Amino acid sequence: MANDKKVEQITDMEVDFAQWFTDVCRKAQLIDYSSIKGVFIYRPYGYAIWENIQAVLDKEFKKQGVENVYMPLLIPESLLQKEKDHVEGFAPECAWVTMGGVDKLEEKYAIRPTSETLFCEHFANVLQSHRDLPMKYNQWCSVLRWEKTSRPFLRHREFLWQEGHTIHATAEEAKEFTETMLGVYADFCENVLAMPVTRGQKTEKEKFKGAEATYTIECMMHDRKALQAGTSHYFGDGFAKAFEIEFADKNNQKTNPHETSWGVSTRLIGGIIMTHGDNNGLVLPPKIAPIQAVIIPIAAHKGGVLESADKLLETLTDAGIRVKCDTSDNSAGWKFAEYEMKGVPVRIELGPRDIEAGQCVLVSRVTREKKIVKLDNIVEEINTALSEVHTALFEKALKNREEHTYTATTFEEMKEIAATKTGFVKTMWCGETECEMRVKEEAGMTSRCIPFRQEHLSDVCPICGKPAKHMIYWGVAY
RNA sequence: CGAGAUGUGGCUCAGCUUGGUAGAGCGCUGCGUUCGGGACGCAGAGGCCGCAGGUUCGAAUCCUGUCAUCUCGACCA
Repeated sequence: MANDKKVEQITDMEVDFAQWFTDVCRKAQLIDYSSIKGVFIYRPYGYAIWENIQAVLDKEFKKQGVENVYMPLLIPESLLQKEKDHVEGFAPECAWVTMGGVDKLEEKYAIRPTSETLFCEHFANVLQSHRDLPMKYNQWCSVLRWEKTSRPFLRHREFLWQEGHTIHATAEEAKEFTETMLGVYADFCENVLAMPVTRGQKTEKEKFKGAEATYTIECMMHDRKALQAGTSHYFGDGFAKAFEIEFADKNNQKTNPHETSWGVSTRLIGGIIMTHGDNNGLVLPPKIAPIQAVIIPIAAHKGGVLESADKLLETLTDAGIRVKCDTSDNSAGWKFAEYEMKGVPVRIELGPRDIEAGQCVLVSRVTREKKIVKLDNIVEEINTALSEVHTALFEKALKNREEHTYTATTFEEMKEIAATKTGFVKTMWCGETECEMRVKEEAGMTSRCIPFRQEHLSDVCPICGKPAKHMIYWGVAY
C-alpha cells in the first residue's frame, strides 16, 4: 500500500527518466516555458527554492569576506576580446545587442555570458595598492548563453547564478581561496542539499576557458549520470595581465594580482530533482524546501479542527519552521498526493480523533510511514522528522553513487562497463588529452574530475599503457 | 546545429487518411452533499485547432515556410 503510485500524471522514472524529469518540473509547478526556446519562467514554488539556496550560500560567502556587487548586463565586444582563450570559449554562444532604439550601434554589446571581463576592467580601475587586496566580490544575476539544446534547470539560455570574482596579492593566496570556495560549495551540497559530491580538478580539456585550473564538485543523479554542480577557477595572473590590473606591492613595484572565480547556478535545482525525486514526484531536502511541513486538517467541517490546525500552524511558525496549512476543500487524499508531488518533507494530519487524543499524525515524504506523535512536543518532533529526511536523502544518494562507481584497469574493461552500465568509472590516467579523446570516442564517456582523494589502482594508463599520473573519474554527463 | 516525432479549451488526447457548423475525460466556476490516500450530484464558463502564407466555393484536415516542445547525436554550466 505504502509503495503504490499515487500520482498518475507523472511518468515513472524507470520508464523514461527524461520525461519523468520534465513532468516533475511542470506538475510540481517549478517552471513554465516561455515563448523563447531555452528561456524559462521560474514559478513561485521553483523560485522559492532558489531564494532559499541564495539565503544559505550568501551567508556562507560573507563568512569568507565576500561582498556583493552588481555589474552591467552588457559587455562591449572589444572588452570581451581582451583575453584570447576566454573569448574563444564564449563568443560563439553570445547574444548581441546591435541596435540602440532605431540606431545601429557603433560597437555591438554582448549580453553577459559570464562577467570575468567586466570584473577585470573594474579591478583595473579601482586597484592601486597591496593594501587594497584581497578584493572578494560576488554577484547574483542571470547570464545568457545561446545554447543549441535546452532543458529545464539543466541547460537554459538564460539562467540565474552567482559568480564570485576575487583578486589576491599572491598566487598561493588565490589558489587557497579557489579551494576554499570549492569547499563551501561541497559542504553546502552535502549538508544543505543532501547531495554527496566528489571533489576534484578538471582536466586541461574540461577546464574553464582562460583558467589555469578548474576545480569541480561532481554529483551522481538517480539515473547514474553525472552533474557538475559547481566550479571554482584559479586564473593565475593571466586575466590580470590581459586587462592590465596592477598594484604597487610593498617594495613599490608594479605587480599583477592573482585571480579566482567561482559559481553555482539554478542547475542545482535540477540536481536536487534528479538526486532525490521519485515516482510520486519531487522530494525536497528540508533545509531549502519552501514548505517544510504541511498541515492537512481532516474533516475540517467538524468543530474544533480548523481552530486546532490554526493553533498548530502558529506554534510551528513561531518555532521557525516553514509550514503551511491547507484549508482548501479538496479531499484529504488529494492533498496527500499534491504535497507529495511537490516534495514537502513532512506532512501533518490533524483530525477530530487526534485532537481528542492530543496528538497528530506525522508522515515522512521519504518513508511515507505514519507516526502518531503528541502535540505537546510537536516542534521537537517536526525538527527530528526533518533532520531524518535529510539524513535519509543523503544516505540514499550516497548508496546510489557507491553502488554505481566502478573500477577499471584496462581499456577493454572501461568499454565493457560503459556499454553495459551507467555510473562513474575510476581508472588511472597518463594525463594526455589524446587518451581522453579516445575514451570519449570509444567508450562514450568524458572525464568528470581528478579527485582530490586519490587511490592507486595500477601503475599505467589503461588507454595508452604509459605511466599513470593520476586516478580519474569518467562518466556520462548532463 | 544535424536526424526523427509532436503542436486542437488549463491538462491528457480524439477528429486529419477521404476538406463541409470544433469533441471527450479530467481540471475550472456556482450551489449542495462529502471529508483518515487524488469523493459525488446538479447547473455553467471556457477553443485566433502554434504562427504565417498557399491550394479551394469552403482548411483543424491538403501544400510550403516558420516558431516551440520531446527524443537521439554534435556543442556547452
